[in-house]
Amino acid sequence: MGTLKRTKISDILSQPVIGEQVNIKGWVRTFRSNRFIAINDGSTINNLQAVVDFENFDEALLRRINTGACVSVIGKLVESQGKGQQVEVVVDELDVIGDADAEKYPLQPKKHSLEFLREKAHLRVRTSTFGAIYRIRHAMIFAVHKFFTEKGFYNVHTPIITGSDAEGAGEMFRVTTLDPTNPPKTEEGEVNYKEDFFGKETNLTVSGQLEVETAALALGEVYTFGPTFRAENSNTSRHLAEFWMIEPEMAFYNINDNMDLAEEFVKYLAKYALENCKEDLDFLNKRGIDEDKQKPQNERNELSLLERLEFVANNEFVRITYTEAIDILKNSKPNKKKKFQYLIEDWGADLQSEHERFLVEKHFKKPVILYNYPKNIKAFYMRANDDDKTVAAMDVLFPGIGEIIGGSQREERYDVLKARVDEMGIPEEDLWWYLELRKYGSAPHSGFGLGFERWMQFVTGMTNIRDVIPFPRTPDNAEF
RNA sequence: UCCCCUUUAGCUCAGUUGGUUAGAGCGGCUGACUGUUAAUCAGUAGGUCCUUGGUUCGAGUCCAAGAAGGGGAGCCA
Repeated sequence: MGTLKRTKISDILSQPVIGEQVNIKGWVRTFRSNRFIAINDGSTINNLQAVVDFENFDEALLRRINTGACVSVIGKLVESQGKGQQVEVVVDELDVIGDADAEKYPLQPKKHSLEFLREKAHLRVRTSTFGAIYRIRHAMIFAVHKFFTEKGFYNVHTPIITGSDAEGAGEMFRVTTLDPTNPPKTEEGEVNYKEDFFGKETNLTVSGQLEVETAALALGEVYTFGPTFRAENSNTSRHLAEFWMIEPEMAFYNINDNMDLAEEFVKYLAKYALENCKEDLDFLNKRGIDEDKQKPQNERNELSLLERLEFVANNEFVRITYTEAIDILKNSKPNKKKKFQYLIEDWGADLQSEHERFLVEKHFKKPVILYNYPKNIKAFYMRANDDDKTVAAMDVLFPGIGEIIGGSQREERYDVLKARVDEMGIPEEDLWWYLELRKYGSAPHSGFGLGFERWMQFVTGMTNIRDVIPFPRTPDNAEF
């Protein structure tokens, strides 16, 4: 093997130097006609074709060029005589770095079902679809930090292990070092968490919001971007037990400023993807169109993936209050014809998926921000409006995904928040520090949470959230 | 957690009213092929029909329970 330094395929394809001697290393996608090796190294969705003259190579070596094998080739970059690619490498040296037994390697040069690939999560990243998803995921992570950095926000790491049970966003995973078969007991016979690692009950976080509020009331504009855990027994295409959430929190923002930021943020991400992930998005766009062709007319997307991204990047979101939404829904055809499973009758009802979908997908046909919800269906920390019936909450609803962002202006008035905490029976000893923020130099502030994987669903067009995170954690599944 | 659907070769699927030896395409293997693009052509191997129990002379097919996967709902991001 020569000593030539390895070049990434993306570099070769973006600035090809015809006649140059190159070394590429990657994984074999197919070996056609005993002559053409399609190699992918993950740097781009595109393969580089290596051309071998089989008379110059040992037959035993060529037999090891199987789909999935890792190879290194050295050769001259030339213009391709074939139609499918601009350039290719005429191979002088060929090495198999890692064999892949063709009889056992599960990925074949053909379309596999997403369900099958989920069971092969350690290998699915070697497919075009998942390679594209991983690369876009990285681009979106970067764009999140870029957006907030450009706006002067500070990233804050909030704790993953939390001692507060009051976040109120769902069931939590317990964190303990106690022996589950023989835990220490109190005199009353209950598990004695005073003897646990932290000297109290602890859980994995369900939200960094409460902690990040402390930073907002000092640094001004901050955000968290971290793992989040929900022990809900949710079995849907848009829920994970472990997911990543982006939670900006801003001092001196009211609910309108908050909605402005949320809209600007997702538009920025959509634009960033369109500008920086073109090849991967083109592939997923085509994939989506092919998928749609398999579906009945009424289940097809009206817009392609790229059109949906363009649409979000370039169109104003609709903003209506909960009350206005109820009026629209009450007078809607499906409500009058009793097509909704849950009919809208009175103000105050929580909106169901079917209602959100109607507003987003049928009535407005664009992203919708609903705000000013009834206070009794929302969390304790949301700021009470003057009408005494609603709170300054807002949800951003997206077609096909539903709620992608949930946020609110926070209650900054100590007395009002204290009364609300008491009213809802939340143990104050867990929240003393959160209440103290309102005692000392309190300020109006707002924030929201964006489910990163839900956003990834929108950007990639993947309909199951388990396909936009490398190793999904869901009820009854923590493989890998 | 609830409702619905699915489970047959490595993968994607077909399998008639319950009937004798369970099929196809792709993939694998063997061979051919020096401009292929999920290469192509010829040949070939490959099955706990998800599991358990039941009905029946006879079950891939019917019934019951369970498991796994998918879709929808709730909860939410």
